Amino acid sequence: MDVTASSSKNGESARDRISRQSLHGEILTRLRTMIVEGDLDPGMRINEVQICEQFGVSRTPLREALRSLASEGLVELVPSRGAVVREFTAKEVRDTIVLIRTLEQFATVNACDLASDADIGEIRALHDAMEKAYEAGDRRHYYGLNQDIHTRLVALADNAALSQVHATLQARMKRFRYAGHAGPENWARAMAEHEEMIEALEARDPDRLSSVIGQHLTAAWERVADLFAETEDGAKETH
Amino acid sequence: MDVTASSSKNGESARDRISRQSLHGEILTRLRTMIVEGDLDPGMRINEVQICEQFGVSRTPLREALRSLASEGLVELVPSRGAVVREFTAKEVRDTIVLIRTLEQFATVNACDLASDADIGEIRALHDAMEKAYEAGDRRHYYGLNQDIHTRLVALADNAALSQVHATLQARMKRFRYAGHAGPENWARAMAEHEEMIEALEARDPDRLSSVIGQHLTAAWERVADLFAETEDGAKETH
DNA sequence: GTTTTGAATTTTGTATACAGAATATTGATC
DNA sequence: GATCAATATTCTGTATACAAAATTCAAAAC
Repeated sequence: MDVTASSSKNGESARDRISRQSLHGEILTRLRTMIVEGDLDPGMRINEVQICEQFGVSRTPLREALRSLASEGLVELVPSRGAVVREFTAKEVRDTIVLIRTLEQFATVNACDLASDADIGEIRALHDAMEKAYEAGDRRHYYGLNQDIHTRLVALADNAALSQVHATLQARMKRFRYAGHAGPENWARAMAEHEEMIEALEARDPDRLSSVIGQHLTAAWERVADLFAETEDGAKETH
Repeated sequence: MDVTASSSKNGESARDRISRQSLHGEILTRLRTMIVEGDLDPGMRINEVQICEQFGVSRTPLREALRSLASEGLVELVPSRGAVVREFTAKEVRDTIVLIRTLEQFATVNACDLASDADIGEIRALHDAMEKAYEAGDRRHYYGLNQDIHTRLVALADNAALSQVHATLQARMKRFRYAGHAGPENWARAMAEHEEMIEALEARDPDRLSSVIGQHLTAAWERVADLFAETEDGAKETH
């Protein structure tokens, strides 16, 4: 989501100047990452002063960031009780993934039409890098590239509102989908689906691409659904 | 979007207690309305102290509300220059309406499946009320009911993420779509399209409903596109 | 032993204060 | 008269202060 980083080697200060967000923006990015990557557990109350000390800032910009996160659907604001890391029910996760599926399928129509060969080449490069990460067993790197590919695919549709909504929903689901590639066979299947995706894109076949994405995200939900079932069992276990 | 108001006559204080949001929430609602209804012109800088005095609050909750509005895409935050009422290009409006169309068409599938007769009856009642408003020439009332109908239709799909995204996008477009019913013939056409929509819903025919919604929102864009063309001419005129 | 009540503590919600950046204004120079 | 520079003012960004609500903890009542 952050596209400010450039590849310039020197000019450190100049680049910093440009990318230097307001404190509020900086906190927003960091908190979002913490929630989305699972550093903060769902249902956990966010203690403002604690986070403030951790970040070395005052409560004002932190609270502003929390409001933004609430609008993004990553935290819930309970009156007089502050911010709570949002919990998602299985249904909410399913509904959100289905919505993401719809958005990506919508994107395919324009994407196949508008994408330049260079655009597709870049996505193919990401895909090949992802395959390498897969073979190396580097899940974190794999998953980062995986999200990038979906984001880039949607970006090809050249619809800013679509991209923004997609990014927000994808952030909400990041935690789950990461866990959704848990078992080796799940991971292998997801990889195979991606291979098909990239081929359909290279063929500029929107119907096929849409169909593959449909399968990919339906399967994604199934993988996550297993996870929810397991979690419930686990919860019972700990009683 | 605000569903807290009830129709109780007495018990004023109790109801107020319940619906009493935080200042931040109150300001957010009021500012959103002001932007969405066109009281604040796009491109206009929002002077914090001025709004604070107008609302009788301090800058802290106002700034929190502005952050939320930025996440909703209604204002833009320019570093060191504060909040600006967001301007939309013709392309952004078109892309957003097309996205809304996609979301509503997606909703129809589950809506026709899940909706109870009572649900559909309620929407029919809204539609009839809207027709009365149309015949009475009450554009504001008509338009409020119009939005309600679309919101309720999407709600029938029983997908919270979908409803939230749809509401956000609809809010962004409210100003334009209101203006989009300008001429009598535009208004009549929009009304006719809605009549077809409600019939397709009552027939629980998702394909027909989807098709009608597609036409309705494509036409909506065309009406708004005319508006953009006019505005451009008008801008030239005033030079 | 459990429940309840009430003070002590923590935490949130809002207002205010202050520093730095942006904008407006005034005066000087060409 | 126009343009530029320097100062004054305004406005934003952040920190801090204070009040009210919630939570905790302990003691008392059952």
